[in-house]
Amino acid sequence: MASTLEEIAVLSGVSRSTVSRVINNDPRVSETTREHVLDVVRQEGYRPNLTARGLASGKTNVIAAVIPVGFDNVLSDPYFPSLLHGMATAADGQDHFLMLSLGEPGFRHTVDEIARQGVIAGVVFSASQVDDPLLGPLIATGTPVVSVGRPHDARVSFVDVDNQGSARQVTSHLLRLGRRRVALIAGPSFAPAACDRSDGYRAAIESFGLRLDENLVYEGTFSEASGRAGMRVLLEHRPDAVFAASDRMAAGALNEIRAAGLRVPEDIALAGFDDMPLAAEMEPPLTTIRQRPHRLGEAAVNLLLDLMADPNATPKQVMLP
Amino acid sequence: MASTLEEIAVLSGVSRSTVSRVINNDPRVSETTREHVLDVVRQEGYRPNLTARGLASGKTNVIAAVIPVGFDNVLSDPYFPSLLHGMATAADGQDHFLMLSLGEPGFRHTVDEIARQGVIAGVVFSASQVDDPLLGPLIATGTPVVSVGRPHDARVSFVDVDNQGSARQVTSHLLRLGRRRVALIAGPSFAPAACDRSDGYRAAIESFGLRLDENLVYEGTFSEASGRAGMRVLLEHRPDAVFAASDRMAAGALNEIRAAGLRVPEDIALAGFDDMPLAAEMEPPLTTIRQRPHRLGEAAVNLLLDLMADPNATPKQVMLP
DNA sequence: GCATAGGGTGGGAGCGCTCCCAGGAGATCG
DNA sequence: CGATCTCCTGGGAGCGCTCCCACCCTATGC
Repeated sequence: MASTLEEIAVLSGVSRSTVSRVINNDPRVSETTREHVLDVVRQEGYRPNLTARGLASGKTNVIAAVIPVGFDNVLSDPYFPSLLHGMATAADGQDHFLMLSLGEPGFRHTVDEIARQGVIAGVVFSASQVDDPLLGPLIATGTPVVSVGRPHDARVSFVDVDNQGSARQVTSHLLRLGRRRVALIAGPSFAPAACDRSDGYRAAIESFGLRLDENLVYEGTFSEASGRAGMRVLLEHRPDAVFAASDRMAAGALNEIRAAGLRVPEDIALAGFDDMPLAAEMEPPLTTIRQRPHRLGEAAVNLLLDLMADPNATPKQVMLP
Repeated sequence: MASTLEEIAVLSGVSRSTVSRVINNDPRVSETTREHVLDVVRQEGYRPNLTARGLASGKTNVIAAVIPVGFDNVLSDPYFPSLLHGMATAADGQDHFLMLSLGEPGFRHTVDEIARQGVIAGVVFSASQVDDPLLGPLIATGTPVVSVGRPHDARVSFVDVDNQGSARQVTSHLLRLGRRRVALIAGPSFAPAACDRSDGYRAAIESFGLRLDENLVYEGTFSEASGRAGMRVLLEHRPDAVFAASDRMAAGALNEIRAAGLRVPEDIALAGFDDMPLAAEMEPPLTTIRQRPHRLGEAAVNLLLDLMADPNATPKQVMLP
């Protein structure tokens, strides 16, 4: 049970350097030597010490996933587990490890601090809703960062779903059904995703040659309560369809529509965004846009690894739902 | 912006060793020197390189959380996010980092392999339902392990909720309501948690001086489908109450009871276990036992850290819901 | 006065690896 | 046949830290 490079070297009658080359797939080793060393490695069940490797090479194969405040407040929403799963899958597939860092106030070790301690090689920043105060210090350290969801800071790479395109698609769907007074319960205007969805809505309305009625637009906060409140306001302007920029708001809107004695979809058609499980459970099932957080997670990690390999431009990826 | 011990040493006019003592709280440093060095450290924003520290000391401050197969299949169940949150909180509070490792087949890096690469100092193993094939190799490496939920292997420490006590409590509750034919939809007998819950049920029945009727016991699989199937069988024996060992099975049982034209709780009282969100959403709200995965996570990490500090006995903790 | 004891400090060695440079053995060339 | 090139291999140095041992200086004992 040899456990160091040196021991493997002795056992296979070559030098430390040669063993190092073998386990790092350096082409400058003869086939015979390589085979032989690999045999010994396998037989001894040798695993290189990652800590030593990290010290010597100045790199680590650990990437951090920063999960925002209120991680477990997002009850009944499989978004984060799924996102994490995707990230873990991609990381594992490329010989990297995933470290969890909660972006919560009150935590002793913020992610930039961790980055400066040389343990992590890159960071996936998830759901940076507002300008997250963690983001600034982090990029100041020079650590490669990828954000899940478009951040305000244009310097950071990100992966995202095609919010605008999808919103346009849903809205068009409602318009194609013959609805002409399609209302919007938008997300908060400080959230890039919310803006994109609103833009998509507007684009759809205009491409149908309709005039945008600002009375039919309400800015909510993504919450169910704001969905109800928004719907209450919108009902006064007699919409025949509503696109809510989140399923949660759609659920609130549904309750309010019912409370007003109206039927869905007969009187008012309703569409949401996110494809949360509650969408399917609703009566009737909600028309909604599916997000694939698993894919997002994978994409984010892959993008990060690209970035780490070549710290140059800041590309962006858009994924279609 | 000094970034090595050596640099701090030069800047503060002392030796490398002294700086090391200061940042490690070694008492063998004079107060004056300590203050001075700390000033320089703060001013330079110095952070010790954790990789180097790990190599030199042979320890790391990284612990791994192994999350089982089907991580995101557990949709709409906040158990894992909450568990992870608890673990992350406890780890952060004690200057440790949490690494995520998915216990899925097909993953390239199994946790024992990672352990052997010297990156992690301990492992929290979550929901080892059956004898998880990962567990064996892992303890063979000598890595400290704590399981969340009682494992089969008696060698490993664990934290768990008081399954037996809670089950007894729920069953007693039903009995106190005057029910006398209380049925049990048990979990699979290979799962320790399921056995404990069954034991609690039996204990309650007997403490009320009743005879256990094996016809009123059905072994399910924790799934909703098995809840339905179990209820179908049990209905033939006319129970007036049912304790399902999981909320999921309770949900299945409820559907079946309704399908049989019976009312809950008038005809048959129903109780579950887990306090999943669906319990509150059910009509009527389910009587259930609350688990606190956040607490479990914290307790698991704390236990693990104790174990790492002193690798001796195998204590077990039981938490009350 | 000299031995003994400590608190406080410095420097060497080494953790297990990577990286770089040097060098030996053949192959190829003029 | 020596010069050059290429392919492969070996060993030194060093990553930034911890640990151990040696050392100095002052305080205390008789």
